[in-house]
Amino acid sequence: MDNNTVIDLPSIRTGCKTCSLSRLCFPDSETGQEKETTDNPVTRSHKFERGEYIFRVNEPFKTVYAIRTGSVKTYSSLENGKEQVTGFHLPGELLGLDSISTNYHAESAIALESCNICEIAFARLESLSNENPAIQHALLNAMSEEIQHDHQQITLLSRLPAEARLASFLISASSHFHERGFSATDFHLSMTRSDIANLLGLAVETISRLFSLFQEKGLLAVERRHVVLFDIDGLKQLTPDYCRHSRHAYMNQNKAS
Amino acid sequence: MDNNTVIDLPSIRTGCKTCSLSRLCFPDSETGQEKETTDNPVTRSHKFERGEYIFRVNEPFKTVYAIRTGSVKTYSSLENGKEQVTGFHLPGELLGLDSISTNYHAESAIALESCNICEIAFARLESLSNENPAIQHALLNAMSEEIQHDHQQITLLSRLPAEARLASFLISASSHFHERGFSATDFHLSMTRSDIANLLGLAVETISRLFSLFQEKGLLAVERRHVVLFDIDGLKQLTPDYCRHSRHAYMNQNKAS
DNA sequence: CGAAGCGTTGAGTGCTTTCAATAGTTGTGG
DNA sequence: CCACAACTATTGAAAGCACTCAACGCTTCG
Repeated sequence: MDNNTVIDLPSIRTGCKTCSLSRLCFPDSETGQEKETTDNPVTRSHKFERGEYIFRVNEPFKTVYAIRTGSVKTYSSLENGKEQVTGFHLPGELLGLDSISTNYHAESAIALESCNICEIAFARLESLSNENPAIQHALLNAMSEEIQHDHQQITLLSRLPAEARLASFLISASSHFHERGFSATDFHLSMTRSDIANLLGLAVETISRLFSLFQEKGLLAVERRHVVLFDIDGLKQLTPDYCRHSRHAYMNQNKAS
Repeated sequence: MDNNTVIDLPSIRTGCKTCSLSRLCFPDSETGQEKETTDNPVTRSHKFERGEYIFRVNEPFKTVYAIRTGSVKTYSSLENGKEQVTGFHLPGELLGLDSISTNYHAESAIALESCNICEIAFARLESLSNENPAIQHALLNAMSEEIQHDHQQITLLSRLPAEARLASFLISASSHFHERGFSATDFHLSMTRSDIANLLGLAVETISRLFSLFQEKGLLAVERRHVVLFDIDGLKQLTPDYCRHSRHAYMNQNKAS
């Protein structure tokens, strides 16, 4: 609708810089950040406001989405009407790849704030992947990262006590923001306590209590969605057996064999 | 080493039938089950005994493995020396795809019993995928399924009480065996109670207690690794808000667009 | 201004864990 | 072939962590 109107260029550059499919929009660049082709024959950018759905569960899967700016929550719906949050997503991430095998979306994606999101027809992406080994590898790479991330989430849910889960979540958020050029110690959470609790497999009240506890310990200051980390090492010490906090630690190793 | 010696043809046929990459070995077949090419220029079959590693964490990732017969446990190692089981794998499944993004194995895979396992060089698989859209789609499909399965595992760990977790595990095992031509109600678990507990995020003792409880309820009979299900519907009623029990419910929808 | 949603804090309950003891099973070496 | 060790599995008792229930302020928005 109202795409290609006012665009926040610096933010977009950050989003495209970390985008798994930057080769699509910047085919000449090795790192995908030199040119500023805001409109592209392959991808179309679209704006979503807070609360708008990018896609819903059970809709036909035809399009892959890449976040350019903003943040997104993905979740699957359970039979009893409740939902299970599977992740929060930041600029550069791809949405919808889990639905390839069924042709229908396995989860819903909803904007947590104003977002610019690129849309790529999956059929087009598949044929482009066939023509271009680098794009194929980038696609496999993105899915591989998602699997690794999910395995870390499984470990978190299976092994860590509540304290370690929230600490791990905050460290992860911190490094994700840092990777995108924002402050690693002072940031705004775009999701509710309820969403965090859902992702971490805890009750809302537990999240509240832990935030208060962390504040008492002097690890951080928090006021509603605004978080300031004072002692990241202290937080890390709360996650003794959970090593890899950054899911993008090995990104962009696209050597084609 | 001792591959291509004595091969259990019926079992192999089952494994290849459900293999995500059956097109590699049976390129002419739509369903991948007519010919019996036991040795193939693309894949090499290899035998692993119980306790042997197919690969270990941090080893260079160069090969994708397809289970032809037997069962495999995958797990990641934590800093404190403990391990997190991420899954049990049966014939037809692919191992190692989560390691594409780092070029090093993110987890270890160990044979739970005697296994015949096919090895495909990933570089070769990538170039074959580029030449053949159907193979590329099969590869994306397999990874998509893995992500969906992981999301179900996350839901299980995040939301379900112990009773529902074990019930869900048994139902899943049952349908997996059934899909491969074995009994859905009478089967042998190749993993220890400890492995099950680890996968489900519970203590070993809890698994034992639940097996005893299920027996008292008349839902099943269990003697060490041998399980006989009497009341699958009864088990399903223990998992009220956890719908999809089969990860292969939508397999083989390989329409290329 | 009132309603709805979000967030915090307290008290009590309960599910699962940990600790502990026992028995069955497997594998190995004398 | 038996004995011993290591692993696997079961069951009981007690403790603890996180949940549910409940009440209350704060913010947002119509």
